[in-house]
Amino acid sequence: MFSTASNPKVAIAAMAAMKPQLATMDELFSTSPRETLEMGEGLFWEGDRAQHIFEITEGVLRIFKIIADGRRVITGFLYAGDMVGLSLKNVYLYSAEAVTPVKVRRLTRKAFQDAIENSPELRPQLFSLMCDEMAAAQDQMVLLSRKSAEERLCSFLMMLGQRQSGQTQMPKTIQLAMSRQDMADYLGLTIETVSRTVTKLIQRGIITPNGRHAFDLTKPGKLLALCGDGDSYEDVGDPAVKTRQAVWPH
Amino acid sequence: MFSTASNPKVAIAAMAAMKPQLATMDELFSTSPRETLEMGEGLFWEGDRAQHIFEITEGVLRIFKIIADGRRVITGFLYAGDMVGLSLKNVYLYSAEAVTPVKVRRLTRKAFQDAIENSPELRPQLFSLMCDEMAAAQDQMVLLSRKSAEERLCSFLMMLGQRQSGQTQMPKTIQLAMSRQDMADYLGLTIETVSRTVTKLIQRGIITPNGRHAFDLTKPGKLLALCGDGDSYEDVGDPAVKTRQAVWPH
DNA sequence: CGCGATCTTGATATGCGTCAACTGCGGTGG
DNA sequence: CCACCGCAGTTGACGCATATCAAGATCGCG
Repeated sequence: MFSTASNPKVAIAAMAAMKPQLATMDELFSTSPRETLEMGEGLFWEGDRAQHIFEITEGVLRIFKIIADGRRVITGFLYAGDMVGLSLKNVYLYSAEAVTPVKVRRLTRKAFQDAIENSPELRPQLFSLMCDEMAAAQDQMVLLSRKSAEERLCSFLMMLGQRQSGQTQMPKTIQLAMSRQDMADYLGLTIETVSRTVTKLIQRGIITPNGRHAFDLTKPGKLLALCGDGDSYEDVGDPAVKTRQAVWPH
Repeated sequence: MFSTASNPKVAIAAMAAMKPQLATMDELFSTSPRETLEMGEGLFWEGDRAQHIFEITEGVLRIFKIIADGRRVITGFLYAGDMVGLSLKNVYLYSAEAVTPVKVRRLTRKAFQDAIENSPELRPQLFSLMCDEMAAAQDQMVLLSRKSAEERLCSFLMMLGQRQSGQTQMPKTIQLAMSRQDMADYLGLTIETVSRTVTKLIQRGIITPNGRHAFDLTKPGKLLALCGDGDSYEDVGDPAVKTRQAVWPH
């Protein structure tokens, strides 16, 4: 249902019809000035009046909640092309901070709403983004619910790898934009457990450190097998791994 | 942004304009026959070709994924008025089964898509539902990431209570439609831990069993305090805490 | 009344959290 | 240019919450 945002047919159809309407989310934000955030700077806070929608054009953002005793739960990382601030509440339901230097463009909620309502091209794209976000949230629930520390970390590295390679094969180097503490808060672990688990993967030769914030993938097949995403025939796992790649091109 | 699904103004405006278009999701499905599912029966499975969208008119559905070693993660429970099957993938990303006897109505994806595209009344309602689902998913991530067994169970009971009372005050009895195993798979615990934690709450007089699948709320205030959702008067942080309460009408 | 399914309770194991010390790197100032 | 400082990350020792394994207990149903 609904064409996906990445489907080029959407844009082509719009051009053919010579519509003056906006055809991509990026165009929608194109009239807004870019704003920059320094590393660690906040974009908005949970509970703030939600007046704007933001499009990230560069960098990495973390969105998180703080609970009772002050602990932080990072519910997601957002990258160039993602939007943040979508909600129908009058306040933001989470906080957003720059992990790296970030560039964003903003639109008022009203302007955004009007554009969406008036553009049959944009609506499916928004729907698509929301569905992807929902699917990611469910995968994260599986991770937090049942995966071991090792499975969590491997899943996370795979996710980063896939993002960096743009859906093609795994890159040979994975860049980590975030700190160990960020990883811990995203994976539902402590910083110590993340550190120990990384060390174990290195000792097993599955990844090799490449500076403090990057790893080389020395055994990508093993990494995938350790994700705990099933279809594994237990210890063996290599042919099964291929199957999954075919079935879930994600 | 966008009126919420529960905002009566939407329907009133539509009537005033005498539009022939569908004004509520329920009307959208009203031409489809009701289908019934027995307790435990499946509606669709993860990986099935996703051909339909379903509206639940009665009963409770669980949606879940099965991972590697056969363990099950329930990512949500759905109730009358909810829709299930929304996605832009060609296959369902999770399975759906009846927890209680369930009645549903179905629409093909195409019919649903067309209706949404043609109805300015329906679109904000769909958007609203998706936003609520996203907010619930994030709350669940917080629960799974950082809450103790007791906090998880109390949060779950509060959620059930709020649903049953229709956003008003807590009801004095909470009905559990699901088994302990379902609760465990939803809360990221084992059935034994759920059972023990329930027993502890009973012994502390916070809840009182009322049959095997219902509890009376003897100390609703205590239950709320044990959710771990902050706003606790704990030891420190009082000014900050008050601020947060004001900001989160939740 | 008895059988199976669901739930509870108990004993033990373990993975991860906690607390604490240490390491190494990068920046800063003398 | 080097010495120092501070922070991010690592490593180690230990404890605890929850999982696991194993009996019972209770409920519903034939």
